[in-house]
Amino acid sequence: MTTLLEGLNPQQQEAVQHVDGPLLIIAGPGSGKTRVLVHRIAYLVRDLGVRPWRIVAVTFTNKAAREMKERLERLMGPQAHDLTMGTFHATCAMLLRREGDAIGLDRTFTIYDDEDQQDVIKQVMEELEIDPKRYKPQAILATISNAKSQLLTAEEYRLRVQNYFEEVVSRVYQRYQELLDRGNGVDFDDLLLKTYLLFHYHSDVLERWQERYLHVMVDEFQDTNVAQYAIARQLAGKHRNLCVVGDPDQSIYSWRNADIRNILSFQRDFPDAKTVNLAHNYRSSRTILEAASAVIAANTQRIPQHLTTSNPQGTPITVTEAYNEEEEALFILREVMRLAKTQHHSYRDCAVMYRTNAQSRALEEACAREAVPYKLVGGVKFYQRREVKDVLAYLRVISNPGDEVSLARILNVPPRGIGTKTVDQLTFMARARGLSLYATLEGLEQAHPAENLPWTPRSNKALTGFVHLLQGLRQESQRLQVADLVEAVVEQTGMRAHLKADRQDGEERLENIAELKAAAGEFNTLEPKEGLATLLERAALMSDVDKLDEEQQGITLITLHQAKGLEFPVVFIAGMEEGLLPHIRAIRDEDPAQMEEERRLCYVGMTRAKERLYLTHAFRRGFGGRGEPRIASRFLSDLPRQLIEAPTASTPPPVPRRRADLSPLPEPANTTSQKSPLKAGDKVHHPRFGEGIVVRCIPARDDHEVTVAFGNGQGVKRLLLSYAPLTRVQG
DNA sequence: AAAGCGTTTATTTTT
DNA sequence: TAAACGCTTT
Repeated sequence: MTTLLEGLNPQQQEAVQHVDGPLLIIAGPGSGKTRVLVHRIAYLVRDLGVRPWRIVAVTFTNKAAREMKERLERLMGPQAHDLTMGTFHATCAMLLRREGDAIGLDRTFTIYDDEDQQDVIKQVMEELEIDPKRYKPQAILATISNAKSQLLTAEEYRLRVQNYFEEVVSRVYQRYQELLDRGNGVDFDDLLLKTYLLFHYHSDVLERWQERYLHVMVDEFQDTNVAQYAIARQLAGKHRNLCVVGDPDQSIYSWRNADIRNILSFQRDFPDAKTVNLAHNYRSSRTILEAASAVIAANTQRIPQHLTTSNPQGTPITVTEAYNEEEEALFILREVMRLAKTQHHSYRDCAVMYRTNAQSRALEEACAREAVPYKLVGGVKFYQRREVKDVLAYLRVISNPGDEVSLARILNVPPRGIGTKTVDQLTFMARARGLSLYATLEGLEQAHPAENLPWTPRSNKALTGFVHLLQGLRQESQRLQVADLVEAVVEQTGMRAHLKADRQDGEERLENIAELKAAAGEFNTLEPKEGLATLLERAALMSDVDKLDEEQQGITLITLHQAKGLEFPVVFIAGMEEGLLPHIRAIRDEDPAQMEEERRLCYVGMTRAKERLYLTHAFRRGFGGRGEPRIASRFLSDLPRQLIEAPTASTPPPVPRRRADLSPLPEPANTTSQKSPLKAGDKVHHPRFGEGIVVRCIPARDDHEVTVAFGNGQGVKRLLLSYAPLTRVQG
């Protein structure tokens, strides 16, 4: 039997072997943190005889949990399945399904996503006659979410109201929670808050779970919020074996109420905690690590960390300016193709990271044009697509008829003649009778035909038809496998027919539904009821990174946030510009804390790279209307000069290839000097703007700025000669 | 009731 | 820019 300590450095070994009492592991990027966690668990089980079901490990994504389990399975066999492993949200969902009735939560509870929450908030605001223009539903929701993340219930929040806005929030929070509770629904924050409350008010339940979990581990601790840390403390309350792993420099989720102070709190709450510092990097080249360290070093609110590596120096970092986002994308793809051809890299080695999802578009389009396969992480999330959500809403109502958000969503989907007026009447009727919407609907069947109904007989027929539909489906859900239930929903509700009739994108939507059905198929082995519940939970808690498939060929397009925890041989960070990274918001708010988080985000991105790192920015970026001139990111100026490859012009198309690395000093002269500069009066052609006349051409930096008056109402544009695809035409 | 139109308005990151 | 909203028309 191989020892589990083999191949670990002294600090890593220390972390693995410290199993008695609290432990704080500060783990720099690429320091083998996952390895330590995996070996620590295996050590507990294999060498110390701890039963796997007595260990809980909380990860940041489901993917991380899955991968860790797979690695553990290799080390300790099938008993790895008995470990409790998942995100805080998934773990809490599990706890609440099992123990929820102690706090009045039925096990069929529905998990509301962001969109559902917004719906409820809007509904509440309408009811309370709060002007959504004056108080943005989003802002209110964010405030409620923040309160919940700090374990403040509606009642507790009410007592702390400081100003009028909070007063408004308080009222909305109160009613919002009433609606959720009544419909047996929970939002993301409730998964945490309610778990905390469950343990807080039911010591018998807490004691059972405290007793069970001998060891509690929390990964990505720097990105946990107050509620999550509180739950971890509750679970570890008996045996006090709480191990948290984190890196303050990689804390990038404060906007999601993550509280970096948790690390300080931990040291306060567990003064006897041992601290292990993992500062040796096994991932990145020396160049990449030095560059990243230089960027993060500019943060003032941090404890200086010195990271080391024994990796080779590697290749210099490439910093490139492109004319606009299209050419930025093109440059990246040309580079990817070049690496694939000449540097034994495959597409799946490469990732392009960016600050905002909107940036993926130019990249996607370029991939399509250049025929480079790609894997897009995020964007419009699969489970959030309208048609998918519609089917899911049916499934939710089938599983939990109290789910009024979903019920309201599907009442008239596909259109069946139940309009807003009828819905309003129905809601009113339900409230008057003190019944749920579903119960009210069911009541219509027995209604005497002579009874005075507030709508037309036609509407009534539509409503009773709808109830019958739901009743039928609920019946069938008892015996159908989940995938077949999806099929039944799509068929019987008329969604299929409706989508088929849609010539615009009906086909694509049907494909999405087919994909949902395939996803449901995974749970066909379960009991119908169980399978349905599992599918719904998966749909609510599945993130996009979770689906990222390393094996699949293609480059990865991903936001910097989602890239946390991943690594790639080749990384491009696109949009290294003021206003994007750092984001405009951090600049505008003049909040140093926000700016430091932007810098950490940049650091996280850079440290994902193993061998090659490219930082690109555009001279202009099409953001609303025409492209605005852009300034290179301040983070670029923190890069040590000697780590950057001397800039060469990249002018696609045609692409003047970087000279081979034979000559150590690329000539300072760039392509521009080879082109004969244009002069005023020349007729030129631009692939997008068409024909134009050069107004002037002046040297700018080591380039030429050409001013061209284009025809066709395109106007006068200033272009950089080395980037703009201008061709001279005779005339 | 539903589709179509024009206007507005806000632009991050996501379990 | 494009999405989302609110208004009008059919």
